[in-house]
Parts: sequence; C-alpha cells; structure tokens
Amino acid sequence: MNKKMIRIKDIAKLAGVSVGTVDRVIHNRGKVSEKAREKVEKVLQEIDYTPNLLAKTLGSNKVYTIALLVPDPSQDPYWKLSMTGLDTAQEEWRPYHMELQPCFFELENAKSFTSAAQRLLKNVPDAVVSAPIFLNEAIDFFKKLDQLGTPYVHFNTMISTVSPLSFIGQDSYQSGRLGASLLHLASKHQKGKVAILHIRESVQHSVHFREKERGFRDFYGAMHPAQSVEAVIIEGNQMDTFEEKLISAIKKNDMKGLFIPTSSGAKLTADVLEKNGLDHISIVGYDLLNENINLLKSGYIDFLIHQNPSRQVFRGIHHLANHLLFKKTAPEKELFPLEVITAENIDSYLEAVLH
Amino acid sequence: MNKKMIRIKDIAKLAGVSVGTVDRVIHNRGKVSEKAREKVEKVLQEIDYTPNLLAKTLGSNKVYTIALLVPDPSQDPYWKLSMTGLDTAQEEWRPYHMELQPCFFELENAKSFTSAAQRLLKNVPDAVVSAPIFLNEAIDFFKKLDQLGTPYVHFNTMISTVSPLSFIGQDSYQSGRLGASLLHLASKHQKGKVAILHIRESVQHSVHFREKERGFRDFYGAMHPAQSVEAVIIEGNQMDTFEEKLISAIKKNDMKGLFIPTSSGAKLTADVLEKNGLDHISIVGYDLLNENINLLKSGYIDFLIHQNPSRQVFRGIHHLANHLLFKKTAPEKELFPLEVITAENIDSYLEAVLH
DNA sequence: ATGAAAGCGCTAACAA
DNA sequence: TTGTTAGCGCTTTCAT
Repeated sequence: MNKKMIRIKDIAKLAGVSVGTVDRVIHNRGKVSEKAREKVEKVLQEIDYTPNLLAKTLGSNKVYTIALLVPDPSQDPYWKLSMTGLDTAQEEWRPYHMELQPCFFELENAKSFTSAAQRLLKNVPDAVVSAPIFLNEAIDFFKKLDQLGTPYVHFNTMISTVSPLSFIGQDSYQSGRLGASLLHLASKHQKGKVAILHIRESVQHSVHFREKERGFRDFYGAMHPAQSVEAVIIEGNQMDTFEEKLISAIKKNDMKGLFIPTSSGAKLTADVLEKNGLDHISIVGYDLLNENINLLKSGYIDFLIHQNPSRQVFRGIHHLANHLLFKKTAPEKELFPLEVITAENIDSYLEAVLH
Repeated sequence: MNKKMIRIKDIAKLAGVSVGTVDRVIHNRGKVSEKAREKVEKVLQEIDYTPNLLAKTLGSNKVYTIALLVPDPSQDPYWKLSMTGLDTAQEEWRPYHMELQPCFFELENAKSFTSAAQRLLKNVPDAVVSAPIFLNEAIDFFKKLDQLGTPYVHFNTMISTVSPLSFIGQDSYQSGRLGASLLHLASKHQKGKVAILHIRESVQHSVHFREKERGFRDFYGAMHPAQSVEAVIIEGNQMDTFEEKLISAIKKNDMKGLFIPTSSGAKLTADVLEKNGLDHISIVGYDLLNENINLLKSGYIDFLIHQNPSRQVFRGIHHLANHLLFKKTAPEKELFPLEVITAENIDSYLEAVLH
C-alpha cells in the first residue's frame, strides 16, 4: 500500500531547497522568496504529504495544560459522577504531557463561578472545559476566552453568542420527548395526570430544562392529546415545604406519573411518595446517582435517562487535547445518545467501562 | 504541580548508570547486572516515571499491522454496521503507523472462514480481531494464534479453551432478560403467549443465542410465572416455508409478543405479520439495521437492543493497538452496556458519533 | 532569505 | 555487562 512515508526531507530534496525552507512554506512562517515558495508548493501538490504527528509534537517540546471549570463534585452527586471522566482522561493523556487542572465553583453561588474563572485564567491554560451553570457569567468568561484565542468546550446548553471549539451534550427537547414516552409506557393503563417536576432548578437559568419541558409536553400533545399534563415547580427556597407542596399538587391533580429532569430530584420525590403511601406513581428520572440506582432496582423509579456526565468531560478533554497536540478538528457539537436505563440493564451500565 | 517531566536520562543520572541500562531494565531486555538493576529499580520506585509515548513510538520506527477477520459486510447488514468502527479506528491510529487489514469471509460458508484465516496468516499480522462465527474453525484458528504468540481479540461468545488478549461483547443472558422485560412492558395488557423466535441461527452454533433464551425465560419465570413462554425455531433450510411456519405458530399459541435475537429476523417477521394483519403483536429485536430503524419508527417494532457492532471492532482494535504500541494491558473481557432503543431515542443514536 | 544543525525523549545498534 | 551514539521526523535557533 503506502510504500513509504514522505518526509519533509524528501520534499526538500525534490524541490531543491532545505528542510528549513519547506517548513517555512508549510507553516507560512514568512521569509521565503517567491521562487522557493513556488518550487516547494509544486512538489507539495504533486505528492501526498501528511506530517508525522508524533515527530511534530515531540519536536515542539511543549507541555499543554487544560483547565476544567465545573461545580465542586463534593457538593453535587451529578458532578461527582463526571469526575471519573477526568480520571480516565488523566490516565489517557498523561503520557503526552497534558496537564489537567480542575477548578471548582459552588453550585449555588454565581460569584464563586466568576472568581474561580479568574483564578483559572491566572494560570493561562491552553484550553478550557466548562459547565456554563451560570449562563451570564459563563458567557462573559467564554467571550474572554474567545478574545484570548483559547479553545474551550462547554456542556449543557448551546450558546449562540460564543464560539467554543465544540459543544457537548444531548438534545434536550428530544430528551423531554423520550421522558414522556417512557412515562407513558409506565403509566398508560392507569388513570390520572402526568406532570413534569421542576425542583430547585431556578439557579440554573436553564434553557435545557425548558427544552425538556417543551419536549415532554409536545410528546403528549401529539401522541396522546387526551392525556392532561401539568408542571409542578418547587423553587430552591421552598425546600422546607417541599413535601407539603408536592403532596398537595399530587392530590389536587390525581397524578399517576412524574417526570423529574433534575437528577437529584427523584430521590427527594420518591421518599415523599413512599412516606405518604403513594408508591403507585410512576417516575422517570435522570442519571446514575447511587440513590437513583437503588430506586430503580427496587422499582420506585421506572426509567432513568442517562446523560453520561463522565463521558461528557472525557470527550471534552479528548477534543481539546487532540486539537492542541495533533491539530485535529473537533465537531462543533457532539450530541450524546439518549440512553434508557431500566432495572434490567442498569447493571450492564455499571459494569461497563466509560463508553 | 509537576515542575518537570522525568526522562530516562534523569533516571540514568540518579542511578549512576547509562540510558542504555535504564532502558534495558525497564524493558527486561536482559544483559544487566544485579547491581545495576537494583540501582535503577530503586530510583524507579522513588520517582513517578511515565515514558513519553510520542518519543517512544517515534524512536522505534515500526509499522504494526492488525488484521480483521469478519464476515463480508456486503453480505450482511449487521457486519456492515461494524465497518464504521474500522474507519474510526483507522483515523485514530493513522498517526502511529498502524496498518489495518480487513479480511472477509462468507457468512454461510465455514470453508471460506478457514481459507480467509489462512490468507490472513500469510501476511503475518502483529495482531488479529475476529468474529468466531464458525466456532470450531475459529477455535482452530485461535489456537494457531496462541501458538504464534499473536495477540487477538474476539467477539460474541466467550470461549474457555483459548486465550485472547480480550473478549468483547455483551452479557447475553442479561440481554435476554432485558428483552423479556421490554416485551413484557409492551405487551402486558394484552392476553396471549410470548415467544422467542430463532430464525436461521443454526449456522452459528451459538452459545449466545441460547443464553439469550435462558435469560428470556428466566425473566418471565421469576417475574411473571403465569405468563407462558414459547420458543419457535425456524431453521435456515426452512426459509421457503417461513411464513407458513411462523403464522401457524402464532395462531396455535395466540401470540401477543415476539423476541427476535437475530438482528435481521425482525424485518422478515414484521413483513409476514403485516401481510397477515397481525400487527397487534409486539416485537423486540436487535440492532440498528436500516430495516429495523424504519420498523421502529413506524411502530411495528417496539424496542431494539443495541449491540453496537461498530464500537466492538473499534474497541477491539483499540486494545490491540495499545497493547502493541504502548504495552498497555487490556481487560480480559469488556462487556458493553445493553442499550435500549425506542422510537424516541433512535435519532439520537443515529446522529451520535461512535460511542 | 536560506541552510545547517541542535535538540525533543526514546530505541537499537555498536563498541568497549 | 555496560556506555555511547546515531537515528526517528519535525521544530527552532543560529549563522550566513
């Protein structure tokens, strides 16, 4: 097949110039006469040259660092899951002298995001992975990165005003539709209403939660228009009266099924339901938190939708590292599949390696 | 953090020996005195040394080749899917001068497997990925590879008498259970029997089909003992009477749901059902063949279980390449998660990159 | 503007 | 058994 790899040296010989000149032409590093440039470009057009990436990155002996700006995993089980992605990435990229610096902020505190972002920039990382939990603050931060020319990848929400190397996440609208279809499957032979439950989401200004609701409603609207759909909203500052609010909403609407987009919401809800003897109510929740896993196995939750946070950070780092090291182009968005978890396939997910 | 990466040269200086000796110790290339070895190993224990992979592969300027022995994708839609895994792997490993040579055999022809295997061995590949469709022939082949010391990875069925570097697949028993649980979900409010449908599987001598059946039966036995479960077997040589056999089995047993482990079986079945006005029957099938995708979207199939063949070959190559190039140890088996596909998440799978 | 040459960290061949 | 050294293909610096 490929008889032999073409090297810069070969091109130099063919063009009758030195390797230095070839390098300058290839990378537009200036300082080349028209004559020399033409000779080299002629050769380049005739042959099929792909540079040896190993030699390339070895030659320019640089240690890259990728910074991560994510919520403190010790404060949030969802982000705790994502840390295995960091570990796996660390493992994968260590031999290439890629340095990963995690930088945490507090989930309920926009100021801490900003200050963490500032700390991060002090270290002038070569690239950044970030979760734009606080949208406005995040946009400011991303714009700064855009100015600096620092490549970054972000999760959750697509933001049209900034230019990340790549966006990683799921189609939230479709996720809502999927949630609705699963809830329907679990509850269709019961009477009653279904609802989407927004718990303590306010902090997230989150477009993606709204999109999930839209998808949820659309599914029922299109497929089962007779089914009436509610939304129950329990804000972060109302958590002391959570039980009361939830129960009253359920009783008032004769609920048969709940769709809970917040990953930690299912546990809160299931506890209240169990305490109040309402365990006939179907639940569709999100993500493989330990609590959710237990509830799924014991039958309190019917389905989970997996957002694979660990893979999100793993892939984010993957794209950036490939970009820095090998100049590979990343997809502008990488949408993950919407994975359906049931009591019968949960173990296969827990045993599987990061995928 | 780590101020500076440690190089072999540094270790040599610390141990008071030459780089050559350090290299020999690290790779057990013999020819080292006890004294020298001890000195080096002491240093290695004290510091945290990870070799620079770029330099490593650049230095040992070798081109490895991995051969693939799989069914001709033009003859089989399932294996056609797996080819995107090949392409992705090719892309990923190109910078490391890893050569991938596919080698196809005919799906219904054991002889062609053997002859393809021989052709393959002529090229003395450094490693092999293979699908052991013809179990006996495959075992012979694997034993030969074992003798040659050529590492290999295989799919589908775990084989206790051979020693692959790694086995890649899914837990077939659990896959059967999952299939049963999904079929139950889709059909539980109808009356009638459920069945597992074995279509033209004989060629595969396949342990994993039996395991799926066992899982399928166990689920119903344990969870819904009242539900009666059948098995319908239609051999490869009976395909001319397929319709007749299938319909008579359905009528006789008053079937309400079918579990079809063969990926191409769902289409055959659905066509017959539609033709005979039996479209109330629920179907759980396997894999994202185009036909299956259409049937799922149009509601003729209720669920698909995704075996992710493309990722199977991708990961197989991944483990072998890492083994050859970087001496990384592969897991002796890598079980994939059992992915549930419905009409509402199918698109997210089709749009997603290999995952 | 150009070429020559010194690395980058590791491997492997060659002396000693 | 050891140490030395010449590559691997590319980048970068330094003369010219």
